[in-house]
Amino acid sequence: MKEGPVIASVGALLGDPARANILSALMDGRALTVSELAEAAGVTIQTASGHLSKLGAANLLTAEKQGRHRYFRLSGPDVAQVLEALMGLAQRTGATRVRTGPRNAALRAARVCYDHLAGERGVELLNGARQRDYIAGDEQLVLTDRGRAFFGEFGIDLARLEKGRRPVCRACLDWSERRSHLGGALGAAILSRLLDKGWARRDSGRVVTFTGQGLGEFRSIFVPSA
Amino acid sequence: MKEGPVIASVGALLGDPARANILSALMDGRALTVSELAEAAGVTIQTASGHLSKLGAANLLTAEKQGRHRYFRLSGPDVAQVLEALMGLAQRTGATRVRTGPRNAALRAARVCYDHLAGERGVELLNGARQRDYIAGDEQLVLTDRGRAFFGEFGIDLARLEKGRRPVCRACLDWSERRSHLGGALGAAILSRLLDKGWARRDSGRVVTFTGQGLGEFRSIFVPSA
DNA sequence: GCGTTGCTTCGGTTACGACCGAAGTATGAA
DNA sequence: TTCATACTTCGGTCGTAACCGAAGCAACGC
Repeated sequence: MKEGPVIASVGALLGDPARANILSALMDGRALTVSELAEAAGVTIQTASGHLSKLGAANLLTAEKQGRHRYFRLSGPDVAQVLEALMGLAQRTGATRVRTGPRNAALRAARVCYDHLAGERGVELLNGARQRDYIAGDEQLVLTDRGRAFFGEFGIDLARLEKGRRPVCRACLDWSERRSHLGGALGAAILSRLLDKGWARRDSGRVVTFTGQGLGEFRSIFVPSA
Repeated sequence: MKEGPVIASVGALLGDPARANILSALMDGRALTVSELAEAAGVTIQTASGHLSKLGAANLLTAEKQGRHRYFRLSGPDVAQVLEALMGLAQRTGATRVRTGPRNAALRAARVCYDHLAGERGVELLNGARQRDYIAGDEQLVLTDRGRAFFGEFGIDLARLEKGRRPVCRACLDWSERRSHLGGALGAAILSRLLDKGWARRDSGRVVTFTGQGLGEFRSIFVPSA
Protein backbone atom coordinates (compact mmCIF):
# COMPACT_ATOMS: atom_id res chain seq x y z
CA MET A 1 0.00 0.00 0.00
CA LYS A 2 3.06 2.18 0.07
CA GLU A 3 3.63 2.19 -3.64
CA GLY A 4 0.51 4.20 -4.35
CA PRO A 5 2.16 7.61 -4.42
CA VAL A 6 4.63 6.29 -6.96
CA ILE A 7 1.87 5.55 -9.42
CA ALA A 8 0.12 8.75 -8.50
CA SER A 9 3.07 10.94 -9.40
CA VAL A 10 3.15 9.62 -12.96
CA GLY A 11 -0.59 9.41 -13.17
CA ALA A 12 -1.00 13.02 -12.20
CA LEU A 13 1.41 13.98 -14.95
CA LEU A 14 -0.61 12.08 -17.52
CA GLY A 15 -3.88 13.22 -16.05
CA ASP A 16 -3.80 16.77 -17.24
CA PRO A 17 -5.35 17.22 -20.69
CA ALA A 18 -2.72 19.68 -21.84
CA ARG A 19 0.12 17.36 -20.88
CA ALA A 20 -1.68 14.38 -22.36
CA ASN A 21 -2.02 16.29 -25.61
CA ILE A 22 1.66 17.09 -25.56
CA LEU A 23 2.57 13.46 -25.04
CA SER A 24 0.18 12.37 -27.77
CA ALA A 25 1.71 14.83 -30.16
CA LEU A 26 5.11 13.31 -29.43
CA MET A 27 3.92 9.73 -29.85
CA ASP A 28 5.21 9.69 -33.40
CA GLY A 29 8.74 9.80 -32.07
CA ARG A 30 9.66 13.14 -33.56
CA ALA A 31 11.00 16.08 -31.62
CA LEU A 32 8.91 19.24 -31.46
CA THR A 33 9.53 22.74 -30.20
CA VAL A 34 7.83 24.38 -27.26
CA SER A 35 5.61 26.52 -29.47
CA GLU A 36 4.55 23.62 -31.63
CA LEU A 37 3.62 21.66 -28.54
CA ALA A 38 1.78 24.62 -27.08
CA GLU A 39 -0.34 24.76 -30.18
CA ALA A 40 -0.93 21.03 -30.15
CA ALA A 41 -2.03 21.21 -26.54
CA GLY A 42 -4.19 24.24 -27.04
CA VAL A 43 -2.53 26.39 -24.39
CA THR A 44 -0.26 29.40 -24.40
CA ILE A 45 3.47 29.04 -24.66
CA GLN A 46 4.08 29.92 -21.03
CA THR A 47 1.73 27.23 -19.87
CA ALA A 48 3.24 24.68 -22.19
CA SER A 49 6.68 25.60 -20.98
CA GLY A 50 5.63 24.84 -17.43
CA HIS A 51 4.21 21.49 -18.42
CA LEU A 52 7.28 20.59 -20.39
CA SER A 53 9.61 21.29 -17.52
CA LYS A 54 7.53 18.99 -15.34
CA LEU A 55 7.52 16.23 -17.92
CA GLY A 56 11.23 16.69 -18.39
CA ALA A 57 11.90 16.58 -14.67
CA ALA A 58 10.07 13.27 -14.58
CA ASN A 59 12.26 11.95 -17.37
CA LEU A 60 9.31 11.26 -19.61
CA LEU A 61 10.72 13.72 -22.10
CA THR A 62 14.21 14.70 -23.05
CA ALA A 63 15.08 18.17 -24.25
CA GLU A 64 17.64 19.18 -26.78
CA LYS A 65 18.67 22.71 -27.42
CA GLN A 66 19.30 23.83 -30.96
CA GLY A 67 19.83 27.48 -31.54
CA ARG A 68 17.07 29.31 -29.83
CA HIS A 69 14.72 26.38 -30.10
CA ARG A 70 14.27 23.65 -27.59
CA TYR A 71 13.20 20.35 -29.03
CA PHE A 72 11.37 17.86 -26.88
CA ARG A 73 10.90 14.19 -27.61
CA LEU A 74 9.71 11.15 -25.69
CA SER A 75 12.67 9.86 -23.75
CA GLY A 76 12.25 6.36 -25.14
CA PRO A 77 10.07 3.79 -26.85
CA ASP A 78 9.02 2.44 -23.48
CA VAL A 79 7.25 5.69 -22.70
CA ALA A 80 5.29 5.41 -25.93
CA GLN A 81 4.49 1.82 -25.12
CA VAL A 82 3.02 2.70 -21.74
CA LEU A 83 0.99 5.46 -23.35
CA GLU A 84 -0.46 3.07 -25.90
CA ALA A 85 -1.24 0.65 -23.11
CA LEU A 86 -3.04 3.42 -21.26
CA MET A 87 -5.11 4.15 -24.34
CA GLY A 88 -6.06 0.51 -24.33
CA LEU A 89 -7.29 0.85 -20.77
CA ALA A 90 -9.09 4.04 -21.67
CA GLN A 91 -10.95 2.10 -24.31
CA ARG A 92 -12.57 -0.27 -21.85
CA THR A 93 -13.22 2.78 -19.71
CA GLY A 94 -15.80 3.79 -22.25
CA ALA A 95 -14.07 7.16 -22.31
CA THR A 96 -13.64 6.54 -25.98
CA ARG A 97 -16.42 8.46 -27.56
CA VAL A 98 -16.46 6.97 -31.01
CA ARG A 99 -15.71 10.14 -32.86
CA THR A 100 -15.56 8.90 -36.42
CA GLY A 101 -14.26 12.00 -38.10
CA PRO A 102 -12.18 11.75 -41.26
CA ARG A 103 -8.98 12.42 -39.38
CA ASN A 104 -9.89 9.70 -36.99
CA ALA A 105 -10.55 7.28 -39.81
CA ALA A 106 -7.14 7.98 -41.28
CA LEU A 107 -5.56 7.41 -37.90
CA ARG A 108 -7.30 4.11 -37.52
CA ALA A 109 -6.23 3.00 -40.95
CA ALA A 110 -2.50 3.55 -40.52
CA ARG A 111 -0.45 5.56 -38.11
CA VAL A 112 2.94 5.69 -36.50
CA CYS A 113 3.32 4.23 -33.04
CA TYR A 114 6.56 5.88 -31.96
CA ASP A 115 8.55 4.46 -34.83
CA HIS A 116 6.62 1.53 -36.24
CA LEU A 117 3.37 0.96 -38.10
CA ALA A 118 0.08 0.76 -36.20
CA GLY A 119 -3.61 0.77 -37.01
CA GLU A 120 -5.35 -1.51 -39.49
CA ARG A 121 -2.28 -1.76 -41.70
CA GLY A 122 -0.08 -2.52 -38.73
CA VAL A 123 -2.32 -5.34 -37.60
CA GLU A 124 -2.53 -6.68 -41.15
CA LEU A 125 1.21 -6.68 -41.34
CA LEU A 126 1.66 -8.78 -38.24
CA ASN A 127 -1.18 -11.16 -39.12
CA GLY A 128 0.18 -11.66 -42.59
CA ALA A 129 3.70 -12.24 -41.36
CA ARG A 130 2.36 -14.82 -38.96
CA GLN A 131 0.28 -16.62 -41.58
CA ARG A 132 3.21 -16.77 -43.95
CA ASP A 133 5.33 -18.08 -41.12
CA TYR A 134 7.77 -15.19 -41.07
CA ILE A 135 7.04 -14.65 -37.43
CA ALA A 136 5.93 -17.22 -34.89
CA GLY A 137 4.49 -17.08 -31.43
CA ASP A 138 1.14 -15.98 -30.24
CA GLU A 139 1.76 -13.20 -27.85
CA GLN A 140 5.50 -13.65 -27.75
CA LEU A 141 6.95 -13.10 -31.16
CA VAL A 142 9.95 -14.85 -32.65
CA LEU A 143 11.46 -14.34 -36.06
CA THR A 144 11.57 -17.60 -38.03
CA ASP A 145 14.23 -18.65 -40.51
CA ARG A 146 11.79 -18.03 -43.32
CA GLY A 147 11.15 -14.60 -41.92
CA ARG A 148 14.85 -13.93 -41.65
CA ALA A 149 15.24 -14.74 -45.32
CA PHE A 150 12.22 -12.76 -46.35
CA PHE A 151 12.98 -9.57 -44.48
CA GLY A 152 16.59 -9.76 -45.59
CA GLU A 153 15.41 -9.73 -49.17
CA PHE A 154 13.01 -6.93 -48.32
CA GLY A 155 16.06 -4.81 -47.62
CA ILE A 156 16.46 -5.04 -43.89
CA ASP A 157 19.82 -5.62 -42.27
CA LEU A 158 18.82 -8.15 -39.66
CA ALA A 159 22.32 -8.78 -38.41
CA ARG A 160 22.52 -5.15 -37.39
CA LEU A 161 19.15 -5.24 -35.67
CA GLU A 162 20.06 -8.32 -33.73
CA LYS A 163 23.20 -6.73 -32.42
CA GLY A 164 21.29 -3.88 -30.79
CA ARG A 165 19.94 -3.81 -27.29
CA ARG A 166 16.42 -3.38 -28.51
CA PRO A 167 14.32 -6.53 -28.97
CA VAL A 168 13.84 -7.38 -32.63
CA CYS A 169 10.20 -8.36 -32.44
CA ARG A 170 7.75 -6.99 -29.96
CA ALA A 171 4.01 -7.34 -29.81
CA CYS A 172 2.50 -3.93 -29.21
CA LEU A 173 -1.17 -3.70 -28.36
CA ASP A 174 -3.01 -1.54 -30.86
CA TRP A 175 -5.50 0.71 -29.13
CA SER A 176 -7.79 1.15 -32.09
CA GLU A 177 -7.80 -2.46 -33.22
CA ARG A 178 -7.54 -4.21 -29.86
CA ARG A 179 -5.07 -6.60 -31.44
CA SER A 180 -1.32 -6.66 -31.60
CA HIS A 181 0.88 -5.11 -34.20
CA LEU A 182 4.59 -5.48 -34.74
CA GLY A 183 6.91 -3.19 -32.80
CA GLY A 184 10.54 -3.56 -31.84
CA ALA A 185 13.55 -2.95 -34.01
CA LEU A 186 12.11 -4.97 -36.88
CA GLY A 187 8.85 -3.05 -36.80
CA ALA A 188 10.75 0.20 -37.01
CA ALA A 189 12.91 -1.05 -39.85
CA ILE A 190 9.91 -2.20 -41.84
CA LEU A 191 8.16 1.15 -41.56
CA SER A 192 11.27 2.96 -42.61
CA ARG A 193 11.62 0.61 -45.60
CA LEU A 194 7.97 1.20 -46.59
CA LEU A 195 8.59 4.92 -46.63
CA ASP A 196 11.84 4.53 -48.56
CA LYS A 197 10.14 2.48 -51.21
CA GLY A 198 7.53 5.20 -51.59
CA TRP A 199 4.68 2.85 -50.76
CA ALA A 200 3.51 5.23 -48.07
CA ARG A 201 4.32 8.63 -46.70
CA ARG A 202 3.99 10.28 -43.34
CA ASP A 203 1.40 12.99 -43.14
CA SER A 204 1.05 15.56 -40.43
CA GLY A 205 0.90 14.06 -37.00
CA ARG A 206 0.84 10.30 -36.71
CA VAL A 207 -1.09 9.60 -39.89
CA VAL A 208 0.52 7.35 -42.49
CA THR A 209 -0.93 7.47 -45.99
CA PHE A 210 -0.40 4.65 -48.45
CA THR A 211 -0.31 5.36 -52.17
CA GLY A 212 -2.73 3.33 -54.27
CA GLN A 213 0.05 1.29 -55.77
CA GLY A 214 1.94 1.06 -52.50
CA LEU A 215 -1.08 -0.37 -50.77
CA GLY A 216 -1.36 -3.00 -53.49
CA GLU A 217 2.27 -3.98 -53.12
CA PHE A 218 1.98 -4.03 -49.36
CA ARG A 219 -1.06 -6.26 -49.46
CA SER A 220 0.34 -8.61 -52.06
CA ILE A 221 3.26 -9.21 -49.78
CA PHE A 222 1.69 -9.25 -46.39
CA VAL A 223 -2.01 -9.92 -46.65
CA PRO A 224 -2.62 -13.55 -47.66
CA SER A 225 -6.31 -13.16 -48.39
CA ALA A 226 -5.80 -10.28 -50.79
CA MET B 1 -3.54 15.37 -31.04
CA LYS B 2 -7.12 14.43 -30.42
CA GLU B 3 -6.33 11.37 -28.38
CA GLY B 4 -4.91 13.38 -25.52
CA PRO B 5 -8.08 13.59 -23.46
CA VAL B 6 -8.42 9.83 -23.68
CA ILE B 7 -5.13 9.36 -21.88
CA ALA B 8 -5.95 12.17 -19.54
CA SER B 9 -9.15 10.61 -18.32
CA VAL B 10 -7.37 7.47 -17.17
CA GLY B 11 -4.34 9.38 -16.04
CA ALA B 12 -6.41 11.62 -13.85
CA LEU B 13 -7.92 8.56 -12.23
CA LEU B 14 -4.50 7.15 -11.46
CA GLY B 15 -3.15 10.52 -10.49
CA ASP B 16 -4.86 10.87 -7.17
CA PRO B 17 -2.86 9.38 -4.30
CA ALA B 18 -5.89 7.90 -2.59
CA ARG B 19 -7.03 6.15 -5.74
CA ALA B 20 -3.50 5.02 -6.51
CA ASN B 21 -3.30 3.50 -3.05
CA ILE B 22 -6.57 1.70 -3.62
CA LEU B 23 -5.36 0.27 -6.89
CA SER B 24 -2.06 -0.75 -5.33
CA ALA B 25 -3.88 -2.53 -2.56
CA LEU B 26 -5.81 -4.48 -5.16
CA MET B 27 -2.73 -5.39 -7.18
CA ASP B 28 -2.59 -8.75 -5.46
CA GLY B 29 -5.74 -9.75 -7.32
CA ARG B 30 -7.89 -10.21 -4.25
CA ALA B 31 -11.19 -8.48 -3.65
CA LEU B 32 -11.45 -6.05 -0.75
CA THR B 33 -14.30 -4.21 0.90
CA VAL B 34 -14.85 -0.49 0.89
CA SER B 35 -13.71 -0.07 4.47
CA GLU B 36 -10.55 -2.10 3.93
CA LEU B 37 -9.72 0.01 0.93
CA ALA B 38 -10.46 3.20 2.81
CA GLU B 39 -7.96 2.19 5.44
CA ALA B 40 -5.40 1.20 2.83
CA ALA B 41 -5.81 4.55 1.14
CA GLY B 42 -5.71 6.52 4.35
CA VAL B 43 -9.02 8.30 3.84
CA THR B 44 -12.45 8.06 5.40
CA ILE B 45 -15.00 5.60 4.13
CA GLN B 46 -17.11 8.25 2.42
CA THR B 47 -14.16 9.49 0.47
CA ALA B 48 -13.12 6.01 -0.52
CA SER B 49 -16.64 5.26 -1.63
CA GLY B 50 -16.53 8.19 -3.99
CA HIS B 51 -13.22 7.09 -5.44
CA LEU B 52 -14.44 3.56 -5.87
CA SER B 53 -17.49 4.59 -7.79
CA LYS B 54 -15.30 6.56 -10.15
CA LEU B 55 -12.91 3.67 -10.65
CA GLY B 56 -15.85 1.36 -11.17
CA ALA B 57 -17.46 3.67 -13.69
CA ALA B 58 -14.21 3.61 -15.62
CA ASN B 59 -14.24 -0.19 -15.62
CA LEU B 60 -10.91 -0.38 -13.87
CA LEU B 61 -12.60 -2.15 -10.98
CA THR B 62 -15.52 -4.50 -10.75
CA ALA B 63 -17.77 -4.64 -7.74
CA GLU B 64 -19.50 -7.59 -6.27
CA LYS B 65 -22.11 -7.40 -3.60
CA GLN B 66 -22.09 -9.98 -0.86
CA GLY B 67 -24.44 -9.43 2.02
CA ARG B 68 -23.88 -5.94 3.24
CA HIS B 69 -20.33 -5.83 1.97
CA ARG B 70 -19.22 -4.68 -1.42
CA TYR B 71 -16.11 -6.30 -2.70
CA PHE B 72 -13.95 -4.56 -5.26
CA ARG B 73 -11.28 -6.15 -7.38
CA LEU B 74 -9.26 -5.14 -10.41
CA SER B 75 -11.35 -5.87 -13.44
CA GLY B 76 -8.60 -7.91 -15.08
CA PRO B 77 -4.92 -8.83 -15.27
CA ASP B 78 -4.42 -6.23 -17.96
CA VAL B 79 -5.17 -3.48 -15.48
CA ALA B 80 -2.52 -4.84 -13.14
CA GLN B 81 -0.09 -5.05 -16.00
CA VAL B 82 -0.54 -1.42 -16.93
CA LEU B 83 -0.09 -0.44 -13.30
CA GLU B 84 3.18 -2.34 -13.07
CA ALA B 85 4.29 -0.70 -16.29
CA LEU B 86 3.48 2.68 -14.80
CA MET B 87 5.58 1.87 -11.76
CA GLY B 88 8.38 1.13 -14.15
CA LEU B 89 8.02 4.57 -15.66
CA ALA B 90 7.81 6.09 -12.22
CA GLN B 91 11.15 4.54 -11.45
CA ARG B 92 12.98 6.42 -14.18
CA THR B 93 11.06 9.45 -13.01
CA GLY B 94 13.20 9.40 -9.93
CA ALA B 95 9.98 9.59 -7.95
CA THR B 96 11.16 6.43 -6.30
CA ARG B 97 12.55 7.55 -3.00
CA VAL B 98 14.47 4.51 -1.93
CA ARG B 99 12.59 3.89 1.26
CA THR B 100 14.25 0.74 2.47
CA GLY B 101 11.99 -0.16 5.34
CA PRO B 102 11.55 -3.77 6.41
CA ARG B 103 8.16 -4.02 4.74
CA ASN B 104 9.70 -2.68 1.62
CA ALA B 105 12.48 -5.23 1.79
CA ALA B 106 9.97 -8.05 2.05
CA LEU B 107 8.09 -6.66 -0.91
CA ARG B 108 11.23 -6.54 -2.97
CA ALA B 109 12.13 -10.10 -2.06
CA ALA B 110 8.90 -11.72 -3.15
CA ARG B 111 5.44 -10.42 -3.81
CA VAL B 112 2.35 -11.14 -5.80
CA CYS B 113 1.85 -9.31 -9.08
CA TYR B 114 -1.87 -9.81 -9.57
CA ASP B 115 -1.63 -13.58 -9.55
CA HIS B 116 1.97 -14.52 -10.20
CA LEU B 117 5.30 -14.21 -8.43
CA ALA B 118 7.30 -11.00 -8.63
CA GLY B 119 10.29 -9.45 -6.91
CA GLU B 120 13.71 -11.07 -6.50
CA ARG B 121 12.24 -14.58 -6.37
CA GLY B 122 10.13 -13.90 -9.44
CA VAL B 123 13.13 -12.74 -11.42
CA GLU B 124 15.16 -15.71 -10.19
CA LEU B 125 12.42 -18.00 -11.33
CA LEU B 126 12.40 -16.70 -14.86
CA ASN B 127 16.17 -16.54 -15.13
CA GLY B 128 16.53 -20.06 -13.86
CA ALA B 129 13.86 -21.38 -16.19
CA ARG B 130 15.65 -19.73 -19.05
CA GLN B 131 19.07 -21.08 -18.12
CA ARG B 132 17.69 -24.57 -17.79
CA ASP B 133 16.01 -24.16 -21.14
CA TYR B 134 12.49 -24.54 -19.87
CA ILE B 135 11.59 -21.23 -21.40
CA ALA B 136 13.18 -19.61 -24.43
CA GLY B 137 13.09 -16.18 -25.93
CA ASP B 138 14.61 -12.98 -24.77
CA GLU B 139 11.78 -10.57 -24.42
CA GLN B 140 9.22 -12.84 -26.00
CA LEU B 141 8.86 -16.00 -24.03
CA VAL B 142 8.10 -19.45 -25.38
CA LEU B 143 7.70 -22.66 -23.47
CA THR B 144 10.15 -25.31 -24.70
CA ASP B 145 9.52 -29.04 -24.86
CA ARG B 146 11.85 -29.51 -21.91
CA GLY B 147 9.85 -26.91 -20.06
CA ARG B 148 6.61 -28.59 -20.95
CA ALA B 149 7.90 -31.83 -19.47
CA PHE B 150 9.32 -30.17 -16.40
CA PHE B 151 6.30 -28.11 -15.45
CA GLY B 152 4.04 -31.08 -16.12
CA GLU B 153 6.02 -33.04 -13.57
CA PHE B 154 5.88 -30.06 -11.25
CA GLY B 155 2.15 -30.58 -11.15
CA ILE B 156 0.85 -28.11 -13.67
CA ASP B 157 -1.81 -29.05 -16.19
CA LEU B 158 -0.36 -27.45 -19.27
CA ALA B 159 -2.99 -28.73 -21.63
CA ARG B 160 -5.60 -26.84 -19.67
CA LEU B 161 -3.55 -23.67 -19.65
CA GLU B 162 -2.99 -23.82 -23.36
CA LYS B 163 -6.68 -24.12 -24.02
CA GLY B 164 -7.45 -20.84 -22.26
CA ARG B 165 -7.54 -17.43 -23.85
CA ARG B 166 -4.79 -16.17 -21.64
CA PRO B 167 -1.25 -16.37 -22.99
CA VAL B 168 0.74 -19.09 -21.27
CA CYS B 169 3.97 -17.18 -20.87
CA ARG B 170 4.23 -13.48 -20.55
CA ALA B 171 7.19 -11.32 -19.66
CA CYS B 172 6.11 -8.83 -17.03
CA LEU B 173 8.45 -6.02 -16.17
CA ASP B 174 9.33 -6.06 -12.50
CA TRP B 175 9.35 -2.57 -11.08
CA SER B 176 11.72 -3.28 -8.24
CA GLU B 177 14.20 -5.36 -10.19
CA ARG B 178 14.00 -3.63 -13.56
CA ARG B 179 14.04 -7.07 -15.16
CA SER B 180 11.32 -9.36 -16.35
CA HIS B 181 9.56 -12.00 -14.37
CA LEU B 182 7.16 -14.66 -15.56
CA GLY B 183 3.48 -13.79 -15.82
CA GLY B 184 0.69 -15.29 -17.87
CA ALA B 185 -1.23 -18.43 -17.11
CA LEU B 186 1.92 -20.40 -16.36
CA GLY B 187 3.19 -17.78 -13.95
CA ALA B 188 -0.09 -17.91 -12.08
CA ALA B 189 -0.09 -21.70 -12.01
CA ILE B 190 3.45 -21.84 -10.65
CA LEU B 191 2.67 -19.48 -7.79
CA SER B 192 -0.40 -21.42 -6.89
CA ARG B 193 1.65 -24.62 -6.92
CA LEU B 194 4.31 -23.07 -4.69
CA LEU B 195 1.66 -22.16 -2.16
CA ASP B 196 0.05 -25.60 -2.37
CA LYS B 197 3.36 -27.28 -1.73
CA GLY B 198 3.78 -25.11 1.34
CA TRP B 199 7.06 -23.67 0.09
CA ALA B 200 5.70 -20.19 0.59
CA ARG B 201 2.67 -18.45 1.98
CA ARG B 202 0.94 -15.18 1.30
CA ASP B 203 1.23 -12.61 4.00
CA SER B 204 -0.83 -9.51 4.37
CA GLY B 205 -0.92 -7.41 1.26
CA ARG B 206 1.25 -8.47 -1.62
CA VAL B 207 4.09 -9.95 0.38
CA VAL B 208 5.00 -13.59 -0.19
CA THR B 209 7.09 -15.32 2.47
CA PHE B 210 9.10 -18.42 1.71
CA THR B 211 9.75 -20.97 4.42
CA GLY B 212 13.39 -21.85 5.00
CA GLN B 213 12.97 -25.28 3.48
CA GLY B 214 10.69 -24.02 0.75
CA LEU B 215 13.26 -21.50 -0.33
CA GLY B 216 15.85 -24.26 -0.53
CA GLU B 217 13.62 -26.40 -2.69
CA PHE B 218 12.72 -23.47 -4.86
CA ARG B 219 16.33 -22.56 -5.41
CA SER B 220 17.48 -26.11 -6.03
CA ILE B 221 14.96 -26.31 -8.81
CA PHE B 222 15.13 -22.88 -10.34
CA VAL B 223 18.38 -21.20 -9.44
CA PRO B 224 21.29 -22.83 -11.26
CA SER B 225 24.02 -21.14 -9.29
CA ALA B 226 22.64 -22.28 -5.95
C1' DG C 1 -39.87 -4.08 16.16
C1' DC C 2 -34.78 -2.03 17.49
C1' DG C 3 -29.93 -1.47 17.11
C1' DT C 4 -25.66 -2.32 14.56
C1' DT C 5 -22.81 -2.48 10.67
C1' DG C 6 -21.43 -1.30 5.88
C1' DC C 7 -21.97 1.76 2.57
C1' DT C 8 -23.80 5.95 -0.23
C1' DT C 9 -25.28 10.71 -0.89
C1' DC C 10 -25.28 15.62 0.28
C1' DG C 11 -23.21 20.17 1.53
C1' DG C 12 -19.74 23.19 2.49
C1' DT C 13 -14.83 24.03 3.10
C1' DT C 14 -10.30 24.08 1.48
C1' DA C 15 -6.22 23.51 -1.15
C1' DC C 16 -3.81 22.56 -5.14
C1' DG C 17 -2.64 23.55 -9.69
C1' DA C 18 -3.73 25.11 -14.42
C1' DC C 19 -3.92 29.18 -16.73
C1' DC C 20 -2.57 33.68 -18.70
C1' DG C 21 -0.48 38.58 -18.65
C1' DA C 22 3.61 40.74 -17.99
C1' DA C 23 8.30 41.01 -17.38
C1' DG C 24 12.89 38.82 -17.87
C1' DT C 25 16.69 36.01 -20.35
C1' DA C 26 19.08 34.06 -24.29
C1' DT C 27 20.02 33.40 -29.14
C1' DG C 28 20.19 34.99 -33.67
C1' DA C 29 19.56 38.53 -37.42
C1' DA C 30 20.24 43.21 -39.28
C1' DT D 1 24.07 48.13 -31.36
C1' DT D 2 19.30 47.29 -31.97
C1' DC D 3 15.46 44.51 -32.91
C1' DA D 4 13.07 40.10 -33.21
C1' DT D 5 12.27 35.49 -31.94
C1' DA D 6 11.99 31.55 -28.72
C1' DC D 7 11.53 30.52 -24.43
C1' DT D 8 11.35 30.95 -19.06
C1' DT D 9 9.96 32.95 -14.66
C1' DC D 10 6.86 35.54 -11.74
C1' DG D 11 2.34 36.89 -9.75
C1' DG D 12 -2.32 36.68 -9.23
C1' DT D 13 -6.93 34.70 -10.53
C1' DC D 14 -10.02 31.06 -10.86
C1' DG D 15 -11.99 26.14 -11.07
C1' DT D 16 -12.02 21.81 -9.96
C1' DA D 17 -12.00 18.15 -7.02
C1' DA D 18 -10.52 15.93 -2.71
C1' DC D 19 -11.97 15.79 1.76
C1' DC D 20 -14.85 15.17 5.93
C1' DG D 21 -19.22 15.68 8.93
C1' DA D 22 -23.78 14.57 8.89
C1' DA D 23 -27.65 12.38 7.31
C1' DG D 24 -29.85 8.67 4.60
C1' DC D 25 -30.30 3.65 2.96
C1' DA D 26 -29.85 -1.22 3.06
C1' DA D 27 -28.75 -5.67 5.07
C1' DC D 28 -28.29 -8.55 9.01
C1' DG D 29 -28.91 -10.01 14.13
C1' DC D 30 -31.69 -9.98 18.04
